[in-house]
Amino acid sequence: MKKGSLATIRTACKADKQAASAEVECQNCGLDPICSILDYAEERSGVPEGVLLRRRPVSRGETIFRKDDPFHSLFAVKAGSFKTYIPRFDHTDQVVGFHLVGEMLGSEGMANGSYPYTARALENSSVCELRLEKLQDSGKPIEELQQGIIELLGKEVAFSHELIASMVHQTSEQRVAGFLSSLSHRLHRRGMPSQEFNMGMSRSDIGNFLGLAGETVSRVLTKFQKQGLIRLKHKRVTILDVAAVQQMAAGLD
Amino acid sequence: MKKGSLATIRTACKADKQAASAEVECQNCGLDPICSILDYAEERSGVPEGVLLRRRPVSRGETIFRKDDPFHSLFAVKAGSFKTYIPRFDHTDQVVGFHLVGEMLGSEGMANGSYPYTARALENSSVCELRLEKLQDSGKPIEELQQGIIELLGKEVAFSHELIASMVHQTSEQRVAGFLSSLSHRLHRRGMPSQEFNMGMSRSDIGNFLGLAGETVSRVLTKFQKQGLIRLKHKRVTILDVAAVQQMAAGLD
DNA sequence: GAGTTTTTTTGACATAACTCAATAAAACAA
DNA sequence: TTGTTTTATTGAGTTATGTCAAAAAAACTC
Repeated sequence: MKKGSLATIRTACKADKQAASAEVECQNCGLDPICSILDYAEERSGVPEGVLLRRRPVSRGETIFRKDDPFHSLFAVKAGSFKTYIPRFDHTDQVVGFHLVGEMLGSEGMANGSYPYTARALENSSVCELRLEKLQDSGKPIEELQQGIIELLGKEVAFSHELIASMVHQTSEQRVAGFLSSLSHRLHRRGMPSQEFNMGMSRSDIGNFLGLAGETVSRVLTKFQKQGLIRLKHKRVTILDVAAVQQMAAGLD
Repeated sequence: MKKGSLATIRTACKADKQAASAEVECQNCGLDPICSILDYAEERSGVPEGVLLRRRPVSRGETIFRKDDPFHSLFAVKAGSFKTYIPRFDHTDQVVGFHLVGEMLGSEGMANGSYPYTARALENSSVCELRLEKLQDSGKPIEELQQGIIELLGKEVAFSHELIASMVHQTSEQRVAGFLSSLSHRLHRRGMPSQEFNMGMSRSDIGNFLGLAGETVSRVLTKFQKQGLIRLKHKRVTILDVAAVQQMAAGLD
């Protein structure tokens, strides 16, 4: 895989003192397929280095885009984590997802031309920003890039369907077990520690996302701990019995 | 908008005696943006007419593709309706969606290379099939088509997120009201009657989709009828108070 | 580090929705 | 049509999860 002018950016920022946790390696990042294409595209499009792809830290509580902002960039979480949510008229936000290290953010904005939700850092984090509007301005053939985006979106759709499918029918225990499994699996995929990790989000964020009361999430986690499935220390979780948690998520318990 | 060699196909089959209900007009069909591109592409790619796009009737109960079949085509529902579901090991299918007249089917298969669910006709229906593999074989530049697909997928993602957002927190009444609203809205968008229409799916299909027991769906529908919001006759619904149903779906009741 | 604010845990109680079951109505087949 | 099968309705009783509230623990702030 050819690496072009972005190589410097892609390896910079190794140790950002503000970032709460370790960074994901580029080769483990969900945006890497697109980055690689961009490396190539940038090299020959004459766009100045760093315009298409930019690294930057994001402090806890900061937003990188808000619902209805015009679409301009794709983001990848390099360190830390984000929640995405839809603010509602009655001030009860609806959490629609969590984005961990190595995961993309903002792809849904491409279709409508504006972001369909707000993205807020759950802890001190850092992101890569891909300014796609600039790329399109450059007028270069972007077929390969489009194919990459199609695949990303397709995966997103498949994931959403699975989420709906499972969510709607599962008990609170299955949902929480599934949530833990999902976090663990996603961290593992990005080469991060996946048995013991930090849950940056609050109990009520989790509950909001899973369609449960925060109190219920708390109760279920406590129960899991009593059953010896997990160990809890504040926001830090250790999954003691991975198989059991997965089984429970699948409804096989 | 230029119309090419497919024009004959696109206007054929006006009256299919097997189809249960009226056909959607091409200009109201969700696939039309892509069809238009194909009209153009087919004309100059030398692919024989009818290879990329094919009309055909589908009888009630028939499937047009099954979970894990290799992806080959996008479909559009021209008449009738379909349900999509994921068969599960314990034979309890999970309904993931309903596809009405004018709506696309199968786009999620593009990313992984195989369909992530089974699609089955709820009534005697007809579909347009777009054989995308053929198009890719033809080796022609497909940038425009890709852009169209990106937009379709993006909309799908946005829709899924909304669905998750709403579904997880709503009461049974809100969900059923939302379901009715959604059917009505989608039919309207395709230029079909949207105040009185047929619900091809069973109560338990609806329940399965909404995460409710079929009995609950039945009870809620009965209640809505008693409140004068709708009139029910078997599978045929008349929405008497559109505003009230929408309000209830939004949780404003 | 002390004080303030936010988050989490835990308990008691209320209730929406599920399950099981029986009847009624439609749909289908001969 | 008649009989058979599937689907829908309705009732009774159970339970999982929500709500409200209070105490405990963490997380910030100065």
